[in-house]
Amino acid sequence: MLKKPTLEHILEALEQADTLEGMQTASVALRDHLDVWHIAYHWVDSAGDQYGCGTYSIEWQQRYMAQNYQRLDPVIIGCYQRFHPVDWKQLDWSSKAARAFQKEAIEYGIGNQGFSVPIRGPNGQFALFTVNDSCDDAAWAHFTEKHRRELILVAHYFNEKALYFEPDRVADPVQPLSPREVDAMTLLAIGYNRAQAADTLSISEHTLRVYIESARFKLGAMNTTHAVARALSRGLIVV
Amino acid sequence: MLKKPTLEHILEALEQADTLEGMQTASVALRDHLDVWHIAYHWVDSAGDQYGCGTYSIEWQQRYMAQNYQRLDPVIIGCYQRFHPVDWKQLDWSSKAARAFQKEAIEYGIGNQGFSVPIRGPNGQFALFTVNDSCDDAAWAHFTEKHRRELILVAHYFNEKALYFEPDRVADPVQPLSPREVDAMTLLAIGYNRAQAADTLSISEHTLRVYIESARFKLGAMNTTHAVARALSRGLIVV
DNA sequence: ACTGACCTCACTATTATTGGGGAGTAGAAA
DNA sequence: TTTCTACTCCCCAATAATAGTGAGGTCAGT
Repeated sequence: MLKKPTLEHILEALEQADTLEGMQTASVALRDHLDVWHIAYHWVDSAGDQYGCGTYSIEWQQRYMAQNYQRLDPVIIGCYQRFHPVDWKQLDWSSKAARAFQKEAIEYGIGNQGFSVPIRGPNGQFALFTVNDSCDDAAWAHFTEKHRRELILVAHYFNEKALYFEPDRVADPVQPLSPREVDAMTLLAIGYNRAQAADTLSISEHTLRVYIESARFKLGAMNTTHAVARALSRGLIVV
Repeated sequence: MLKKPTLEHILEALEQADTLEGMQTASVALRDHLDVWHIAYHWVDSAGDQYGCGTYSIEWQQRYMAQNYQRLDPVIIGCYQRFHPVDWKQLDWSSKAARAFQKEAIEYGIGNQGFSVPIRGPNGQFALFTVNDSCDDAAWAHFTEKHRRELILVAHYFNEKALYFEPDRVADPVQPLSPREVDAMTLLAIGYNRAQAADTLSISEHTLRVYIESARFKLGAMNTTHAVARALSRGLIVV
C-alpha cells in the first residue's frame, strides 16, 4: 500500500457501498488499517442461511459452510447469548468438537487470537463482526483495549449495510390495526386468554373476539396465533 | 459548568459506573456535552417492566409508565422493526393517539426534535437511546449528521451498562428450545394448525403437542399463542 | 455404564377457542 | 347526507388446546 486509509475513510466508503463487493473492499481496507490477519462479517440466520464477507480464505469459508460449522463454532455459540464484544479466549473451547474445529481453522490460516462483536437486528437477526490475528496474549489484550470502540462502531456499520442488502426487510405493506385491535393482539401476546383480555379491556368476550377476527383478516392470518405472530413481527405491537 | 467533559471522559465514567446513578450522571454529562434538552435510555422489556435513565422529568417518566405509553409511543413502535437510528420526523405520527401523546410530551418539557438509536441484546432484549432537543429541522439535521457515530457508540455503552446492572432480565429464562421445539413454534407462527404442522414435520399430532407443551413450559408461557409470541420476541424463531 | 436431554407415540378428560352467522351505535370523512 | 370505520353485543356447532398419565428409542457426555 502506498498509504493506509483512515478509519473515517473506510466508514465513508462503507456507507457509500451499494454492492456486496463494497463491503468486501471495506473489510480488506480495514484489515490493512488495523494491520491484522483477518476481518470477517458473518450473518447467521436461524433458517440456516448465512452469508458474510471478509478476508478469510475462500477454502475456509466453503469448508465452514459445507460443514455447517456455525452449529458448533464456539464463537457463534458464545456470542449468541451475549451483548458484549468478546475475546475468543473467554469462550468455551473445552469440548472435543470445539478443539478440533479450532485446530482445523488454524490449518486454514486463521490466527489464534480473535475478538468478536455480536450484533442484532429486528426479528432476531444476528451477526458477528470479527477481528482475527496471531500474536501473544498481552499484545492482543493491548490491541483490543485500544480499538474496542472503533470495532463496535465498524461492526454496527457493517451490519447496517448487510441489512440494507437483505431485501426481506423492506417488503410487506403494513395495514395498521385499530387501537382496540392493537389492545387485543397485545394482551393475547402477553399470555392473556380471551376472558382475561376482555376483562382487562372492560368489554365482553364476544366483542373481544370481533377485534381478534378483524385483526386476523387485516393481517391475513389463518388463526389467532398467526395473527399475533404477524402483528409482532411487523412491529404493530410491542410486547 | 466550569468545563464541558469530553465524550471520552463521559464514556470512561460510564464504563467505570457501578450503580444506576452512574448512568444517570453520565446522561446528564452527555446532555451538557451535546448541549441538548434531553438524553434518555429506555429499556423496553417483554415482561412489560421497563426502566431507564435520562434527563426527562420525573413527572413525565411516571406518567409514561403509569399510562403504559410504550404501547403507543411512535418512537418505540417505529424503532422496534428497525436497525438504523431514526429521526423522529421519519416516524408515523398520523394517528390521533400519537398526536395526543406528542402534545402531552411537549407539555411535560420534551423537545420537538428527537433522534433514537434502537439497541438489541440477547433474548430479544430491546432498548432505545434517545437524544431530544427543540430546534428547527435544518439545525437538527445538521446535529444528527454530525453526531451520528458517537451517538451509536454511546447508545451501545449505555446498553452494555444496563445489561450489566440487570443480568437477571436477560439470564432469567434462558433455556433454549430444542430443534423440534423450534420447528413446532415456527410452523405455528406461520399459521399452520397442529395437523398441518405435524404433517409438515412428518410426526404424529400427539408428538407435536409434546413439543408445543415443552416449549411452552421452557418459555414460561401460559398458552400456545403466548409461547409463540415469546419465542418470536426473544429471537428464538424467525418468521 | 450411566445420566440426561431429546425424539417419538398413545390414552382420557375437560375446557377454551374458532369460524360461521347477525345487529345496532357513534363519529369521522367524503 | 351518505358512507365508512370503529366499537359494542349475541348464539351455536365444530375444533383446538390443556393437563394429566404412560411408554420406548437414540445419542452425547461424565
